Amino acid sequence: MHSNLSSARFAIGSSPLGVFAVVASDKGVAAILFGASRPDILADLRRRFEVLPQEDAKGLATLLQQAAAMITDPRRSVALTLAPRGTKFQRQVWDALRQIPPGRTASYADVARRIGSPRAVRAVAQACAANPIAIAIPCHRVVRSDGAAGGYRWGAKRKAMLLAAEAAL
DNA sequence: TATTCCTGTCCTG
DNA sequence: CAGGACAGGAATA
Repeated sequence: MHSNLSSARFAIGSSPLGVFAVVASDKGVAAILFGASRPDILADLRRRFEVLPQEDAKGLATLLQQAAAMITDPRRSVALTLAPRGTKFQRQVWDALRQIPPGRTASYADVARRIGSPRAVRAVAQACAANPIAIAIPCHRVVRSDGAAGGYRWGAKRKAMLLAAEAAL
């Protein structure tokens, strides 16, 4: 991961799932990240981007609000232009994830089949873990074939909360 | 139940 | 460059 556009900006907000950041370039949303605290998020941004994006709370206020709305109610999907950086394989996986509607789940094996690599189940899990845009690329909707929730980059607790919120109709 | 193999990417030595 | 780890899972014994 090495998104590195000089135009990248970020803003930090809070949600029921904790502090989060949105990062956007002129090409769209580059990242939505959770963290334990503001410093924790800044450290994550430094790790992910060669050049730390500039903070722009005012310019990204609308986007921040949209992201917060999606986190609060994942069933409400906001149309955002996404610009995640990743390998071809990773983008294939992420595109497949975006086809899983709110309230539904798919197994890692389902996703592997969908992208035409039915045996790449483990690689799919790895690509999910590398997803830089939480919520908007719904990696939390990918669960294990045996019914277990599977892991989550930002903690099993957040995954469980998201799935519970989406299941409640 | 435990082993083995599969897959793509990243990290470490 | 080699080997291990990883948010998994099917096949095999």
